[in-house]
Amino acid sequence: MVQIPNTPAPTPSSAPRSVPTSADVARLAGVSRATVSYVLNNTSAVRISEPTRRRVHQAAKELGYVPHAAARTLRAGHSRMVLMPAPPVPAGPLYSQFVHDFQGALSRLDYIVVQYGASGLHGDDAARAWAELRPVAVLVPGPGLGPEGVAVLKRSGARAVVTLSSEPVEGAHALLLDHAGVGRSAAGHLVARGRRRIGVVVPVEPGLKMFSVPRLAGARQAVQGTDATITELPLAYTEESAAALAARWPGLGLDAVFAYNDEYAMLLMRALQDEGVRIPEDAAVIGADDLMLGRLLRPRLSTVRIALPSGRDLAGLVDRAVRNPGAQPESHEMFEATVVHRDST
Amino acid sequence: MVQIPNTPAPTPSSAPRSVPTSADVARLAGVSRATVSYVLNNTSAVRISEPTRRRVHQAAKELGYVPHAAARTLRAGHSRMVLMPAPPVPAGPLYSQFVHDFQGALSRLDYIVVQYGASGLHGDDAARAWAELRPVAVLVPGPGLGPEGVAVLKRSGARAVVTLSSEPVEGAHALLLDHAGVGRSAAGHLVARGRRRIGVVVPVEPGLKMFSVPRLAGARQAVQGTDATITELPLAYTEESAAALAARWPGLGLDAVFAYNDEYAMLLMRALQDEGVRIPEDAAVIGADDLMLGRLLRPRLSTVRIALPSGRDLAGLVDRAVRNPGAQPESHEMFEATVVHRDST
DNA sequence: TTGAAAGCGGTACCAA
DNA sequence: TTGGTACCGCTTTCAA
Repeated sequence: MVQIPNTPAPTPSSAPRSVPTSADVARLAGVSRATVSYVLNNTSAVRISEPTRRRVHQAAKELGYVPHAAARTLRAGHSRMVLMPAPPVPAGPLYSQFVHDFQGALSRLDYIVVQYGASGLHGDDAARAWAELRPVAVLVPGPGLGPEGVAVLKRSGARAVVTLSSEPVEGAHALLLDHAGVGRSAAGHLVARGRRRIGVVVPVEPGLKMFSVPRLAGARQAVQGTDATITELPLAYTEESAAALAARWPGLGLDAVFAYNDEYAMLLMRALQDEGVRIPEDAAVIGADDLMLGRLLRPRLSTVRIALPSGRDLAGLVDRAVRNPGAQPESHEMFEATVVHRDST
Repeated sequence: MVQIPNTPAPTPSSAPRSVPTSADVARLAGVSRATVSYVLNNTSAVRISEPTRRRVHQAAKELGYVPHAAARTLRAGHSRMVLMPAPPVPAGPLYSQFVHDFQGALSRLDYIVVQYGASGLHGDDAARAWAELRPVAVLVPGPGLGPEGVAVLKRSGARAVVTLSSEPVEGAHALLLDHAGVGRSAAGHLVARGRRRIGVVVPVEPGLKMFSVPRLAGARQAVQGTDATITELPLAYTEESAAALAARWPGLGLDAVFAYNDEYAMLLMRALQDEGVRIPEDAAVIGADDLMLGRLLRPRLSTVRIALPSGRDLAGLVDRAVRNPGAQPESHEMFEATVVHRDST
C-alpha cells in the first residue's frame, strides 16, 4: 500500500481573495444586481439590451463569477437535487451499473443526482441529515428508513421518497426487491433437480445481512413440505474462508449449495473443485445475480437472474412523483426471480 | 426488464404544510430565533437556562424541525462538503472499494462526502457546475480537468483540489496513477518469459479510453529495443466479442496477450480455451488489477497489481490540504505496478 | 440569560 | 429597459 507522507504544516496560506458575487459583477459592469441576475439567467419576462448583456457577461467572465447554489436554493425555496444515500457496503457491479444509468437518466431530466456518504448515522438520524440538504427527492437503497424517517423527509420538502428494498415503508414509493424470491427460486430449482441436503451460503460481511437474510428465508420456504433440508453456511469473501469450508464439506453431507450470489458461488465452487468435489455430480452449485463471470467458469454457473429497475424507468417514476407529490405512493415489484439453468446444477 | 407503468397524473396534491423554520420553533417555544440557534447548536459562548433549553428542544421535536443546510452554509460562508464527481463509467470493484473507504474516512473527520453525477458536462463547464456547490474540497477522478477548471474551483472557495489521474494538473494536488507503468510491467513480463508477438486488448467501451490508451502506450515502451511486437486488439465486454476475437486468433500469429485488466483477461482466456488454444503454452495471458476472480480461473491468471491510495491516507491528504490551503500542491506517485506471476504466463 | 438586527448571495416584484 | 429592495433561513455580534 502506498503511503502518503504526512507533510508538516508548510508555508502559511496567502489569503485567497474572496469569491466574487453577483454584486461584484454588477459593480464591474456598472449595473444593478437585478440586471446581472436577469442576464445570467436569461429571464424571459424581462428584456435587457444587447450592450448591457455583453457588459454583464464580460464582467462575469473577467471575475470568474460562479453563482452560489446554496443562495439560489435558499431564495427559490427548492432545489432539483435528488439524493441517494450511499449504501453501507462497497457497490457491486449490478448496483454500480444501476446508479450510473439512473444518474444519467435524471441528468437528462435536468435533475442533479447526489450520492451522499454519511456513514455512522442510522435510521431517523440519517433521515434528518439527508433532510438538511432539502432534496426534492430521495432514493433510499436498502432498509433502515422507517415511516418516521419518511415523514421527516417529506416535512422538509422532499416531494418524493422512494425505497429500494424488500419491504414497503409507509408513505414512501417502494421498489420491491424480492430477495426471498431469489432464495425460493434457487432452492426450488435444486429440489426439482433432485437435491435434498441443501447448503445456503450466508456471507459474514455485515452489510450484506440485508440481502442474505431474506435470501436464506426464501430458501427455507422452498423446502417447506419436502424432505429437503437447509443448512446455513457462513462464508467470508476470501480464498481462505472458502478453502476452510471446502475442507469440511465431506462431513457436512450436503449435495447442493445456494451460494448467496455468483461471486460467492464462484469462490466456493473453485474451492470445492480444488478439494476434489465434482460439480455438479457431487454437489450442485447455484448463484444469483447472473453476473458475467458466472459464464466464464467451468462448469458454467447456474444462477438466479433478477432484474433491477432500469435507471430510465426509475428516473421517470421519480420525475412523476416530484411533479405530483399528492399522488398515492406506488409499490412496484421490481422483478420476478428466474432461474438460469447452466451446467453447475 | 421490469417496466414501471406510466401512471397518468393522479389525484391533485394536497398542499403540504410548509416546512418549519427556526422562527416557528422560536414562536412555539416562546423565545427568540437567536435562542433557538444557541440551544440547538450548543453554542458554548452563551449560557441558556435549562428550562429554556428544554422548551426549545421540545418545540423543535414537536414541529419536526430540521435545519436548512443551504442557509447555514450561506451564513457561515463555507461548508464541509467534499465533492467527488462521479466517473463517466460505472465504477469497477477497485474504485467502489476505494470510494467507500474514502467516504468512511472523511466522515470520521467530520466532512460530508458527496458524489455528484452531472453527465453531459465537460471540462471547465463541469468545473463550474461543481463550483456552484462551493465544496471545501474536490477530488476529481480521471482527466478532463484543466488548469482553468482548477482555478475556477479555487476562486469559488475550494481549499483543496485533488486529481486522481495519470498527469498532474497545474495548481492541483495530484495522485498519479501510472497506467503506462501497468502496460510496461505487463509487456515486460511477457517479453521476459520469451514471448515476442504480443497482443494488447483495448476495450471498445468509450469511457475506458482514459485507462486503456496509457496502458497500451506503456506496453509499446516495454518492447522498445527488443524484437517483440505489439498488436492492438479491440474487444467489447461481451462473450460474442471475445468469441469473435478467439476465432480469428490463429490467423493473428500471436503468442501472448495483455488483456487490459483481469475482467477482460478472463473473458478472453475463456474464449481462447473454448477455441482450443492452450494457456499458457500456445498463448500467455496477463491481466491487471489483481481482482479476486483472477485467482478462481484455471490456469490462475497472472496479473499486474496496482495499489490505489488507501481511503484513509487520501482523506488525510485532503484534510491537511483543507487546513493549509496555502501549501504547495503535492504530487504523489500512487503505485508502482508489480507483476503477480501465476499460471497463465 | 435573552432579544433585536444585520447580513450571507441570489431572485423577483414593483417602480421608475 | 433598468434599479431599488424585500426576502429566503440561519448565525452571531451587540445591547438590554
